[in-house]
Amino acid sequence: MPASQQAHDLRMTLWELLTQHTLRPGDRLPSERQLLEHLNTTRITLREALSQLEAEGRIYRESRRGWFLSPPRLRYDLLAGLPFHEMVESQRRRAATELLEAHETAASATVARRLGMAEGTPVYRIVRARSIDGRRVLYVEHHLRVDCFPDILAFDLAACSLTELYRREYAIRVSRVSFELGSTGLGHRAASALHAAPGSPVQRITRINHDQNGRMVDCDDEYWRHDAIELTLSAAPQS
Amino acid sequence: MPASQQAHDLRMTLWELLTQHTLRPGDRLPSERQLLEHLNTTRITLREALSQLEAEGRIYRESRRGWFLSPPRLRYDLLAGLPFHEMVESQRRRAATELLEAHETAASATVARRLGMAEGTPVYRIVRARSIDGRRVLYVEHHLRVDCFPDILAFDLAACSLTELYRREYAIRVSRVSFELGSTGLGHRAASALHAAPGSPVQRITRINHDQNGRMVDCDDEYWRHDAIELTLSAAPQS
DNA sequence: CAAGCAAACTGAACTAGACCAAGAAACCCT
DNA sequence: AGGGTTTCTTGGTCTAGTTCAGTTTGCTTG
Repeated sequence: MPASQQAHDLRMTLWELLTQHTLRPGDRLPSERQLLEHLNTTRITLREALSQLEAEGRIYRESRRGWFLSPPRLRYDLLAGLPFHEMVESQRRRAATELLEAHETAASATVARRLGMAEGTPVYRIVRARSIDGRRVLYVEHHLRVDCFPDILAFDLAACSLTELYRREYAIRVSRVSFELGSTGLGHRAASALHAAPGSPVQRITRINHDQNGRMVDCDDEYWRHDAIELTLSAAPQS
Repeated sequence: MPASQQAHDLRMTLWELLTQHTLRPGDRLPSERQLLEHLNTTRITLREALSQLEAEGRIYRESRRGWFLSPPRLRYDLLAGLPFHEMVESQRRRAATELLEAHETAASATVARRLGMAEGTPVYRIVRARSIDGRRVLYVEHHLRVDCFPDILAFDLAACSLTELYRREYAIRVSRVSFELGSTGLGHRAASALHAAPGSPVQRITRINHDQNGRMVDCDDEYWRHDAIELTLSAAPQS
């Protein structure tokens, strides 16, 4: 039997072991050492197989806490413009937001380029971690133009959607969005916020919001646990 | 020094070693055993570090052939509606397409659902592998409605864009597209077409094309090497 | 000179352990 | 009952090798 066949077998055996084990989405898997007792292999090989299941999005891990069965992916319609909490709850899941940072700072070169301003111009920086059904799945860094949203830091930024605030308190509607999407590895700041191992695969979504006058008003960098979402989108192509 | 620090150090040391080594994008790295001579660690640890650089998209591997420095990502505008070859060449890269399969078959449940037909209805199945600058980066499976595109298999499907064929030969314009995006692991069919290890991280793009009458005419599943692309998109949100 | 074959190299996969530090749980004392 | 401390479990990382199979390369032969 070729070696790669064995790896494939191990993955299948492991998967059967897990699914027949009457595990439900979000449940913790037995410990690596316990799994070994049923699998006749070594820890490193087992971890390799677990990592592959992780890459496929069937299981995930929380750093030093264990492996878990992945819940179904959240469907995220990029153009629906739905706030996070509404999007999550419309799919019968429970949403939560935690505020990690909120202060004024100087725009980095990247942020400045995106917002069409000079490097070092003051911006509001808001960093949040968001959960679905108690699991941290999203780490977001927002950067807002200070001149568009004066004193926005005074509001309750954990409870309320930013776009909602824009509309209600500042009469700014997001009328155009630009996205950049890609998959990379987690930086260790985002990793620790998501209880994930640094370098684990992540879906990055960078977003720039334009208001009704075409002005770029804010941008954000979203890092999603890659097994937690499926992006959807429907539109007319330009050509 | 904590263990994770060492892992991080190794990654940095390795990265410095590579960049100062005057490697250019697409170049092959020294063999794992050669790298070990400079790094004072073991093979497994080294491979762990290489895998992390791979997850970040800085290097990639071709199965049993070695590790390579990643070229810059191709920017893929989802709504531009540009054929692959034009998109690639407009970014001064060289495009190539290889036809892997082209035949009539029965629609699977998934394909049937997407195209709004009954399972088992005949469809054309076209499978292609596409390269940028000689590197296989994309594996695509197309499924076309037979009634929309009779005898399309007679055309040269490697040389020509499908949407171009639709328009020129069948007077069908793609006037609406629906996407589903996510990141998963490579299945071993796609993996071997891309010379990649099965289970390596991949950006999946599923696309359903609608014609000018709103009819779903074809769908495709694209599997991109995750370090090869950055998706972009600009549109007005619906709310 | 070209084609075919064999050897060397290289990544893929695996074995069989070990130590450490972060979490979780149990425990104890106040 | 509550808060803090200790203990135990668990994942994270590492050592030091081996075996196997696909690629590449170079040599030989017709």
